Amino acid sequence: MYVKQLANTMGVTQDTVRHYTRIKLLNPIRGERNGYQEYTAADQQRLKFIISARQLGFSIKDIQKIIAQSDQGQCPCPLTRQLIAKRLEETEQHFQETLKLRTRMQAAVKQWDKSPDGGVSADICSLIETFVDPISEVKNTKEAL
Amino acid sequence: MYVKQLANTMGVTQDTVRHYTRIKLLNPIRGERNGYQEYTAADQQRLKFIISARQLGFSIKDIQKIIAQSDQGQCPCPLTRQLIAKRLEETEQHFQETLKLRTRMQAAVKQWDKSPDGGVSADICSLIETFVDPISEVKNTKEAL
DNA sequence: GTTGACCTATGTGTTACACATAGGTTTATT
DNA sequence: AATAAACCTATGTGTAACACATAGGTCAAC
Repeated sequence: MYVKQLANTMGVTQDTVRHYTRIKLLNPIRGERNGYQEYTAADQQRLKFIISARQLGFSIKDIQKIIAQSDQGQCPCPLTRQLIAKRLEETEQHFQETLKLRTRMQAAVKQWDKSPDGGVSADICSLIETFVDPISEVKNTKEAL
Repeated sequence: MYVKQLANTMGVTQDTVRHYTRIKLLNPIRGERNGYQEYTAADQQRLKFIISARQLGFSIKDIQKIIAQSDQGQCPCPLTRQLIAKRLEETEQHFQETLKLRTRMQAAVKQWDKSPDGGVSADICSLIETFVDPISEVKNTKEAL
């Protein structure tokens, strides 16, 4: 099985398969005839696993560690539990930050809908320079009381 | 003003200042005496602008375009409005994806809390391999009806 | 002039691939 | 067999926004 077929079968790009191959997550065999990478059923199963793990938020390094343990005959489940706990925390953080950013951007758009374009003043862009974040405003106001 | 002072004053790292300098967003002068970058008040103002824009979700390339227009004597506000609309869309997308990921990860943790570690079977990691996403399950179930 | 503390510039690393390039393989055609 | 067209591959480089590591220069004190 060459890269294209594996990629198509598993619903990923050829670049993804090649990437995993480069970092040794997949271990195809070099065809002697033409130098092409030949993927086995084992590679396919492993790729399936990688895709599942990626969808659960594991990084590629996480996956490498998990596979390494499994390859050494150890049950990687405890490691998996530990890793996902960490990743979940990070995702929670990331989620909160994205939420804040979205709110801030929405506030800017709303604020700017009522503002005219700034002339050619000393500012670079008056919209951006005069924007005040309602959230941090509230916070500062509260703190000032 | 050298890099450290500017960075400290503006609350960013020296690496950030250097990065902006490398990509010509800041344009300090090489001190003849020692080859150090010397930042002016104009650099400081520009850095302030960059920080504000970054907090609003603009990419560095966006900022480069905005500044370029401003430097050419044009009001960049229309461009700014256009750019933030696009970025807001992206952020919305990103937000939804992060939300989904978080939900999926939480579901996994919950599911795994009730599952034992898999033995050393044919699987790589039974936890991951047996995880079923409640969301896509619901979807598939609905579609199957 | 020399030590030590502090500062700087610059090259490389990071994440998870996507893209571009160059060239080999296979099938069809002449 | 030669050649062309279509298709496939490997590999190097690019991406975003910096962080980190290295190597070495500067400054004040002794």
